[in-house]
Amino acid sequence: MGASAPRARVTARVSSGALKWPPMTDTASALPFSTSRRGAVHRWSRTLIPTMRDAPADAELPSHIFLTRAGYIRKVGAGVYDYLPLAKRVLTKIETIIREELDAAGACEMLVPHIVPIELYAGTKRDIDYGDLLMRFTDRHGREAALGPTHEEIVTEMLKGSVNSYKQLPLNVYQIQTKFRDEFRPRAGLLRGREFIMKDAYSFHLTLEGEGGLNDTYDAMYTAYVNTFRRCRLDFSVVEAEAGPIGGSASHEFMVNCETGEDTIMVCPESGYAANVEKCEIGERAYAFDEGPVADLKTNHTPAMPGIELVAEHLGTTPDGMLKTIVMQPAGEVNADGNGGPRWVLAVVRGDHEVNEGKVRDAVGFAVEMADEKAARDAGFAIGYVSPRAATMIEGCILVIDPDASGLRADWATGSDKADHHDTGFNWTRDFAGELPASGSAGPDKQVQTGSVKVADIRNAISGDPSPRAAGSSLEARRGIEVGHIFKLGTKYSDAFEFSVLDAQQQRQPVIMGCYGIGVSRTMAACVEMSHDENGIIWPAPVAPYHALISLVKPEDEASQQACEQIARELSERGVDVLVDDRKERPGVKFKDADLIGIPVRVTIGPKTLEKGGAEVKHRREDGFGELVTIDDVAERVSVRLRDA
RNA sequence: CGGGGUGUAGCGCAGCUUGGUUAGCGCGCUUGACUGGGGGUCAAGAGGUCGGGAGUUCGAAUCUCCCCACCCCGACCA
Repeated sequence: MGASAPRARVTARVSSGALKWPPMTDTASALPFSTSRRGAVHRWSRTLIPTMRDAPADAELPSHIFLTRAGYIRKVGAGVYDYLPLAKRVLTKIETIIREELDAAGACEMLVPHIVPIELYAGTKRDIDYGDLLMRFTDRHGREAALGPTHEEIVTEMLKGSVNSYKQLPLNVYQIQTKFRDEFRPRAGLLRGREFIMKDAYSFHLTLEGEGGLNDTYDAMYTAYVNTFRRCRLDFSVVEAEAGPIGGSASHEFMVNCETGEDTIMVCPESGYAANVEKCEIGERAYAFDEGPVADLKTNHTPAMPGIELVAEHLGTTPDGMLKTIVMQPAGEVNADGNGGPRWVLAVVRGDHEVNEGKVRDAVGFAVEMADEKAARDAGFAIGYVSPRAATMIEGCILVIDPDASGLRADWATGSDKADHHDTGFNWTRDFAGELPASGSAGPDKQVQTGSVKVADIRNAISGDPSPRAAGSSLEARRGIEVGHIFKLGTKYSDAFEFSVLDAQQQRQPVIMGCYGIGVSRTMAACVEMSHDENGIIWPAPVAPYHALISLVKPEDEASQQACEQIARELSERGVDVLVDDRKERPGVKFKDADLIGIPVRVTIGPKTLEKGGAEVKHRREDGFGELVTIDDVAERVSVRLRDA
């Protein structure tokens, strides 16, 4: 603002009543910086908190319902929300915690554009990997671009232009900004939006190990994340995870332990091992192929039955009595068609289990993907009705069997390798023409092979599976909300962008990268999921929009105003953020709203409390009136209550 | 992307089957009065392109067609 600009009025005149606002201390300092943080003091009547008695019909989860009802967020479109003043304050607090922890871990903040020219994806093919999830647009000149879902490309490109010596490494940069993903199905309010606030960090290294290596920074970031989520008072688990479409080698997810979460994680209560379902290993399981037949092989007509449930019912069995045979093929460039390599991979699991592509890849030693349906049909597979026998009838097949789908059961129901038919009474020993391995057991690091038949762990873990880390212990499934994810990326992006530096021996070395994300808006929602009751939100103090709420039962009462002003000033000086409910509403309305918006400590001032000698102080979790405290002692009392909030 | 569903006031809904006064109800909002510690009472008000377009009809929120938006389940997914 220029010197000639009219001076803004600091104190707006209050329409009635004589509250001076904001309460000024005599140190209205001229310093351009603050020596100690003074808490904000805001009036409810002068901010925007549109509370609602009813939640919108589409809100189902507590975080969605309460954030909407309490006036934090408002829906603009599918998966797109306004952040109103209360929400913005929470987001800022979460961001501040993140900044403090990341800065302490040696990262530095920057900002890159939301708009990513599509050519930047040329090297990494992420425009294809991300597919429709990428929010694309074309500008007036016909140039294609995307709104960034993350910014590996643009950051790598930026660093490439400014870093060319090993002496400039390691480097760890981060930003906090809005990200975009065109979700097929946004849902659950802030938990899965198409536009969301995310902190993303990228680190660059010459080496993996040693000082300044990726592992060092990865560990520092791991610690920073633990600190961050602890400071948000979240109950969370750190789980091992697959790197996913972002590519790379190792990663951990930070999952808030919450039943309403969308993600399933597997934990071993004995060893503490935790992993997401896709990544989770399963302990050793027995398999066998020596059970003799107990029933005749019979072919049944099963037309027009989508889903294994229906087929099982029709055959008089259940999904766990069926074999599911999935036809896969070598993925991408690994496709060995034409040079004698395997052309198909048949993965066999029990009907109630799910094939895990990553595990199949590990079992056969090359990447696989679902077979192209047309090509598979042309090769002779009766897609939808395939049995393990197809492996012996069609050229170039590798058969991989999950232990639970082995001959532990003497008669299986399975496809008949012809359309609209399923067999019952299938017995591995009698009905499979190929050679089968001897009985034994297979675990995560162990697979058994005979010719082109393997037995290996190739399915997603489920609750009750043996733990891979503690013999005799079982895995348990829990739900979680993913709020953080850290990856060791390796050289995927630096290779693609030819980002390399000269090392001390004047050798050109590709830069090794890590990347680290935190869902900021999702973290806010996770806090609400974790901490609420039937009346509304209960914020943990470190992320609460205000620490204390002063409810004026009778706002026009002068004595109440004076007490409020004193308390607000003293709290502010202590660094406590204060919201004063100065609305001319009935007490019942104010208390209901107070519970809804969830400020941790409430101070109630009214003629009656003053008559009794002070104000009432209570924590959001407590019912009723709270403790009576003299006005002079309120600030201290509130501070104490906040300390353990 | 498959299946199902919904669009009527800021929010929650009724009306549509069987077309026909001025499109209703609750909450919220405005004004006034009485009230005054857990969404109070009474009175008077404001607020609507009935998602959009086309059609049928003397007449459409209502029937037909097309489009759009949104939601749920599934599949997918940091």
